Amino acid sequence: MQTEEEILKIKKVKNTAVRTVVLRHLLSQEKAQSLKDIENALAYTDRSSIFRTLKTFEENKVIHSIEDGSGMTKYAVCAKGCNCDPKDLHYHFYCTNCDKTFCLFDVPIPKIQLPENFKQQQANMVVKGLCDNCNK
Amino acid sequence: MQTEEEILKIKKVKNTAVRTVVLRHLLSQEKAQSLKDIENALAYTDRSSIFRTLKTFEENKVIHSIEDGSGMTKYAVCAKGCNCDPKDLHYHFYCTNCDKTFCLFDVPIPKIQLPENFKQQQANMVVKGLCDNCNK
DNA sequence: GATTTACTGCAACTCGATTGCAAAGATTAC
DNA sequence: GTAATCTTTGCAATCGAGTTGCAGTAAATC
Ligand SMILES: [Mn+2]
Ligand SMILES: [Mn+2]
Ligand SMILES: [Zn+2]
Ligand SMILES: [Zn+2]
Repeated sequence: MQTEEEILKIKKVKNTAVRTVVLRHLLSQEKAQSLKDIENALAYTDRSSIFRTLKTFEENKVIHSIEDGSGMTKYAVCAKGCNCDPKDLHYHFYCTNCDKTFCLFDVPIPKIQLPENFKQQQANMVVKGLCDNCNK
Repeated sequence: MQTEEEILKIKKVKNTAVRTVVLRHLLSQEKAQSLKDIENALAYTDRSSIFRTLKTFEENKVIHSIEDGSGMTKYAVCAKGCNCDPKDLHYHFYCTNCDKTFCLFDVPIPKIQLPENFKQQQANMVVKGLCDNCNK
């Protein structure tokens, strides 16, 4: 596992106090985090600073965002070497019981045969159901 | 193509003036519609009535909703025989240029191999890029 | 050290979604 | 048919995630 400093250096994002603590929080979580999640976890960091940090991270491929339909965009740290282009994309799983959203890094997304002349740039693939912990 | 009345009868949803006009509008569009889209198209129908109509339609599988990441949930009429279970799902395509969202009824979603003990109930699969009209 | 640029915190604001409530309409019970 | 009951509708108010303006602070550059 890389440190926050290493990741930011590789992605050419200047290291600041807020950025370090936001990235550290994201790295420490097994599930994708919403702005609200991060705000709650970092009691003394302002929401808009976290918001702008997330935008910066996303623009620089430090993290990727997930629209899981919960009403809040979730964020997760990109895998090492990820460029967020179609070949790097992966499914996400949203548990309808416990509200956790996971990156399914191990399940590849197949190449999707689009209609004539459509061009894929990105994708947001969310499977919804029960996670292992809730499916009992 | 079935009429609004036929669809509502099949799906056991009582026919009302608002429901007929909302469903008619959805049927007339090639792209998925947001609440705002519908509100704009139906100048004399109240937003909250449309909103509740969409909820009723979705509960009764008259329509399905799409979270395309545009910030507004989109709605499209279900295909004949659709039960909105995993086998009936299809990809959606969101054009990042013209903001249109399409149902890709003809492209099947493969069965996704989830981690041990995860259970799929639903899915929201959005491919983003340029539609045929914008990819020139 | 002065100047310029980037980051942060606070408050205000936007806008899609949602709800409470009372009036209007439809259905059912007498 | 009329009264009682349930459903739908319209309006206004509210919620909450996301976003922005601005001024103060910190960092980088000259
Ligand atoms: Mn992910
Ligand atoms: Mn669809
Ligand atoms: Zn769960
Ligand atoms: Zn387009």
